[in-house]
Amino acid sequence: MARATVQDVAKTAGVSVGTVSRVLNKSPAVSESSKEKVNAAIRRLNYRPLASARDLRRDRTMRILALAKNLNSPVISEAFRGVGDAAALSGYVSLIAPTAGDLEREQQLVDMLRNGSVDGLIMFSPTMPDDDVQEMAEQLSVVQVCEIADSEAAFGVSIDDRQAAFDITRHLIETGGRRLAMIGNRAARSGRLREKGFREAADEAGLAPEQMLFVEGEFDFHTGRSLTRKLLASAPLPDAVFCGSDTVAAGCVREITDAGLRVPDDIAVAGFDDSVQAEMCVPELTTIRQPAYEMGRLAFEELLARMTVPGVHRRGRTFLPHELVVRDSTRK
Amino acid sequence: MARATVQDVAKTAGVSVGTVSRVLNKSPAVSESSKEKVNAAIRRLNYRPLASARDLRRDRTMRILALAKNLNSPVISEAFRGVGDAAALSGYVSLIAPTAGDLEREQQLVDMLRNGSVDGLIMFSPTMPDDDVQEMAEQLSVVQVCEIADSEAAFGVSIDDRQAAFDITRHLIETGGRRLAMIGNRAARSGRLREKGFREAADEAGLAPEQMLFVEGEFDFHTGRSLTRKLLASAPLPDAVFCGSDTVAAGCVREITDAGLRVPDDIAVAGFDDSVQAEMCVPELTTIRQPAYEMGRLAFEELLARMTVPGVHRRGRTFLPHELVVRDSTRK
DNA sequence: CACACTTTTGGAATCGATTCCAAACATTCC
DNA sequence: GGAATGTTTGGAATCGATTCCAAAAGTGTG
Repeated sequence: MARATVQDVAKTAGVSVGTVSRVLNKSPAVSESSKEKVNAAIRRLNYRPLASARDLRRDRTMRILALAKNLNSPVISEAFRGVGDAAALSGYVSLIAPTAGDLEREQQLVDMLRNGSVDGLIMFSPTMPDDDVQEMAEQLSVVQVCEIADSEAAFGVSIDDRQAAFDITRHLIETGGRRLAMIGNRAARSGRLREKGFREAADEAGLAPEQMLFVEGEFDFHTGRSLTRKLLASAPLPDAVFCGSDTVAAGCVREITDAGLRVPDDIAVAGFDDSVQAEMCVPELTTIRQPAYEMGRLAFEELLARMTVPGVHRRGRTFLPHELVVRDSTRK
Repeated sequence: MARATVQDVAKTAGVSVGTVSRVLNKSPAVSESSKEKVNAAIRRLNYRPLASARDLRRDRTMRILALAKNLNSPVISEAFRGVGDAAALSGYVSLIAPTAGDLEREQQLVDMLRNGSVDGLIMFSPTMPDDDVQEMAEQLSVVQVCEIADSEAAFGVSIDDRQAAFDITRHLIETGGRRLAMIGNRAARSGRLREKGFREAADEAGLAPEQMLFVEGEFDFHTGRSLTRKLLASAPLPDAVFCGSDTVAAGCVREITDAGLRVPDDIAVAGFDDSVQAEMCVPELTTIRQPAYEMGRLAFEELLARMTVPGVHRRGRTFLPHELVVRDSTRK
């Protein structure tokens, strides 16, 4: 049994295709009686308008796509929830796809915007170079969230990563940190900004730059452990470590503990993101909370403006406030 | 500047639309010279075929959609990676959307299959009733993964949850567990199966059913803690707890430790999934490893068969082998 | 009952890419 | 040279829903 079309419905209901379409689109110019006939026919044939035909004619899909390196990150999945809720309110369906940091796959997904498979794009963690993102965002309906290039022209929604790193580093110093270390990730935009904030805070406190340790790698648990092992091999030992994510911080705490040292008494540790890992860790982690859901919501609003008012290419970034969450991993 | 169409490309290249289309689809019946002219025109106009027009004519989209309650679960995100890799090999783009356990949202997403927005659907954790899933899967290109109804007719790819729970419970008994408890989740299909395996193993070992504790709730860290608090209020205390997920198990271990008891000496704890949390936990968790990536790959293969050979509605489930991973949380 | 007006309807044109058919063109071989 | 064959091309028809225009049906008024 092949798919039913408007034509079939029209024939069964004894009206014209125009009338069927008007019923489908809730046009007011339809009499009660034909509305009923059409609805009956639709039910009888189990009819569903074909998306591609409708999209072609309407020149929009009411779908948006979000891209992220991976979907595991609690900040991203929470932000995407915000995107989804906001999108639903405006009648949009939101989908997401992981790029796995693969440029080719990312391109293929971005092509879905270019070829009209979706109306808009939200980028959480682009793999392509900053300039490409920037250029794309200038001519297409694209909004960046979380990971945004450190440039004047860049735009999107995020917290102020530099300031957040500055704040938490200062907290480490205020609680007695003198020999600071950071586990970062220069491959990520936000990672570079966090390193910047970290160095600025240390600088402001008059700590000697050559005394500071910095190691980097991916933001996962095992990386956190192995990079911490490196830190523990240096002498004198650091007394406070700022990690670029809670997961890394959990690895860091674990490695320190396994080495027979105590957190925070011997070494204080701070994370980033306030994910559930921060609470699972023993001791619980001091970290930075991002208003992820709200970031997602705002990102969709921005995207909606770009999609519906063509040519609206509002410049500028929206910074949302972060929050320093102090827990036992830095409380001596 | 409006979007360029095949017509525009044809005009610019000085050929017919037929030829342009043939170049786009790499038909061999095109001369070198027109191929070059067309490609030059495409570049000059920055032309991209419109997806909706193509999809309409071809009657397929080369896109599939996966649905899950949430994207955070490590098993789901790993399985989806398998889906994505397999899909890419066959030229399909795979997208995913969270339903948040909301029936209406799930319906809306399932409609994307019904209205031809995508060619196939992969369901990780359906919210709709089993019968609806079953009916849908019988007439549409749908494959279930991970969470599959416990019925003869059900089909899809997963591990044998009942057997896995049986195995890990027997391990708890073999390592000295006599007063068993389980933290489960009857709302999930796999949760019900795991409870079944748990009870069967206890039964086989001759443990008195009225001695066994069972509490249930969502599979998250805080639920794990509060449900464990309930268990610790009972007397005599359980000496082994099987948790339906690693995250819950982490909460369980934490609560036990905070109460001044030791894991595994006083109470052994086992998890499920072998997610990164199992290794983050102290002590590290005994758990069940699922071949999630492979499950995703196979699920796509199955879906592909359903999509391309219409009417192929292969019954039956594919069970993949699980693995008991023993770590310190049960090693006395 | 004729007129002006509004409401409702039918149906052709449209969106943009693909595909089929017939025609044009090129090549080979006797 | 011309028949026979193969290669390449143009262009109309097609996919299915929407929308516009003109026509038909309905309503109210004097």
